[in-house]
Amino acid sequence: MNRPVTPKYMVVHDEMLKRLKSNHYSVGTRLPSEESLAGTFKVSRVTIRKSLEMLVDAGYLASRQGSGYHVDCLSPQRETCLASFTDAVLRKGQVPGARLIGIDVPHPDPPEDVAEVFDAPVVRIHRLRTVDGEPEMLVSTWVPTNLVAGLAPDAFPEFGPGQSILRILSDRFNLAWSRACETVRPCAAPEDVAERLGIETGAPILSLACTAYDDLDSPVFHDQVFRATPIVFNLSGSARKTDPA
Amino acid sequence: MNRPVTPKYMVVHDEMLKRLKSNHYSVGTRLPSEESLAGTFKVSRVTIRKSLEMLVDAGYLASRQGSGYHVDCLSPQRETCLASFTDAVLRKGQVPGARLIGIDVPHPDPPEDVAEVFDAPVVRIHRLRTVDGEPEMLVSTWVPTNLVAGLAPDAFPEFGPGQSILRILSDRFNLAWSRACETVRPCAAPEDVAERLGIETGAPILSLACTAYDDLDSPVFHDQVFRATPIVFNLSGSARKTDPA
DNA sequence: ATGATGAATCTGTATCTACTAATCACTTCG
DNA sequence: CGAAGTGATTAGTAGATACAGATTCATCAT
Repeated sequence: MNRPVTPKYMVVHDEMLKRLKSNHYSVGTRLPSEESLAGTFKVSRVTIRKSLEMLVDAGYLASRQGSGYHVDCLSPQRETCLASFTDAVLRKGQVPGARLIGIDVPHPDPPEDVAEVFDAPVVRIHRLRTVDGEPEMLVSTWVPTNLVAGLAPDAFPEFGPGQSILRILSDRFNLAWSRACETVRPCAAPEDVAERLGIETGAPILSLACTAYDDLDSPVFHDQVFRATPIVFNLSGSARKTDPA
Repeated sequence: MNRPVTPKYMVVHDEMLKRLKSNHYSVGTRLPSEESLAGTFKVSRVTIRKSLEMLVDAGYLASRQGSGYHVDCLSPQRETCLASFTDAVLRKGQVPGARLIGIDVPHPDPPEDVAEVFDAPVVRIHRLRTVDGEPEMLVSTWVPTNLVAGLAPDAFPEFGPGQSILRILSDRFNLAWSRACETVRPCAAPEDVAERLGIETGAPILSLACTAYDDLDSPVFHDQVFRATPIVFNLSGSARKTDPA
């Protein structure tokens, strides 16, 4: 009868994240102290710490001994396939778009590298992502057919926050991943890709392939992306001198 | 008089990491339980947990409730500029090399994007990294001259583990970074680069630029890399369904 | 005004404790 | 022999507590 109980630290984490995103605390300001938050959430300081540490790790907060927690960044930047393109564009103050090129349910003949990953029949969602209306990248998302029963074009709005494929897979189809492997390789733009991106055929572009797996190491989805524009990563590492692994 | 005291959890973390790397525990095996480790290290279970959680986050260990901690991977893969190329190649069972092309102390005329980053005069270390003797990538490392006093070519062995630039900067010059920003862009191989990499001029390749900063946000070093081969990332994320940020 | 002092505040580290929930190995019974 | 059940082991969550170390700020003396 009991649903899986959400741990308290997760409840606090989610609530704090919601507050951050809704500007309850704005960038640069100081958060209430751990003690104080412990009081308002009616949990121990240990629990509050765990929640805040998660937000620090994720890049939202920064903490300094003696000073407190400060809001660092509302949307920490991690421009991998698994970070939402939609969110990344929105936080630059630009308008993301997603033109649906086609959905194949199931796709009759997936390319070899996709077929290698999935045993089962797969669906392909083919979209052109835009920034301020300009084409930015061409994305093919492959998902096992049985994981996205009832998939239809109307699941893919061309505008608004709902266009994020990650959000769609997560909210609509309950898909969760725990591990992923992403490959970035250089390539010359094939004619059809170049045309869609509005660049010259043969121009150097990036080709990204990303496969995400669930807890049991079953592939959940595979993304294939062509883009001409650079990818930016922000890395934070322990400032320790040892272990350059 | 007191040196900064290393916290216990860090001592345990380092010791466990050393044991992992030296094959004291081998891949796939189970670690002693938290309780047991707490006993051997003479610390509380909470402290042990903190250390092990760090190793889990870093990708070395995996834990399952009721089952224990298992050794997952001896060198979690993160092929960014800030991960050691040397280590990455070594763990694939191949032989990394580093042919020193030149050192300019100081470099008379750094390109604009480098000059933008650093106020002070900079050194350039120009190297060709190889795998099993074959050229793999062309690297220019830029460091402020004052941070690497006494830099000489003999600091850069062409073979062996000491060739890692990260290790050299860290061990020899005590350089530490806490934050970095890396950009990956597609480009067509210029003639001189193509020649060194043994590919055709104009072939699509990857151009990486990476700047690392210290605690005070001062730039510590800047890497510029040309490579024709793909980059692979392994990403692990909370398998939660929410927050596709 | 300015600088030094010290108290208050706040995070960092560490321990002990208690209970829950998943897993595993062993025993028992059909 | 095999399956079900049971108890021991182990990580996960959560709390109370204590003290150390960094920061901030008000206060006081110069």
